[in-house]
Amino acid sequence: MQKLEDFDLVEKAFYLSTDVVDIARSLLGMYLYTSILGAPPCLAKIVETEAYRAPDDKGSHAYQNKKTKRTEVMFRTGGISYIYLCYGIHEMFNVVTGPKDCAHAILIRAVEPVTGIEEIKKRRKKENLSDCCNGPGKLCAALGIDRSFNASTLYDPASNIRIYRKNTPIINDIISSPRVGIAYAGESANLPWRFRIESSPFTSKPDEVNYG
DNA sequence: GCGACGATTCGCT
DNA sequence: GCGAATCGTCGCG
Repeated sequence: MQKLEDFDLVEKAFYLSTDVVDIARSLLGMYLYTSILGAPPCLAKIVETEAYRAPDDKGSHAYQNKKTKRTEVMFRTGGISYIYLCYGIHEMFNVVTGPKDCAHAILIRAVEPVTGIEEIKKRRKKENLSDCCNGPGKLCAALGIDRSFNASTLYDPASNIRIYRKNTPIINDIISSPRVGIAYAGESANLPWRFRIESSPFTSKPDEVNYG
């Protein structure tokens, strides 16, 4: 069992870069921590991310800086969560990055459970651990993340959702490829902004996408 | 108001 | 591989 003392809370400055693609890559190997009332805390290593870069990215909810009730949190200063409901069923967890009015976000697509394993299996009703967090909707269910945690501050030790890094840096084998499920995004669809730790058995489906 | 649809998942064929 | 589930959001009238 790993102890949280072996990790450092990722500082606010990390989220403020305007290079969302670079941050998406850097998040690989960092750790998502959730402490939900009434449940054991969970820690999980981030193994897959996708960058969404408004205003020019047609895949982004904030394409052309379209600001609505839902996307408003994307325009806030980086370092907070953007959580929305997809297909009326699944919650999606994003990390908002960049300075105020820079509507960049990073979708967390897969994580590898580290602690809170039993709670994760219980929430997912799955015994096979590698099928608990290998998708953006799955990991939210597994870690107890829902829209009530939208706009949570990820660098605040008092938040229910936080991001940590290990004290000792690690080298990851990273591959990039087109993002999943954005066929509607035209020429933005093939941008290689999906990042995975190639050797991880905990990344999501599909292995490849093809938008023609 | 109303209708179309989505940064997905699961179960069945 | 395919279709259903399921509802908030958004654009249009």
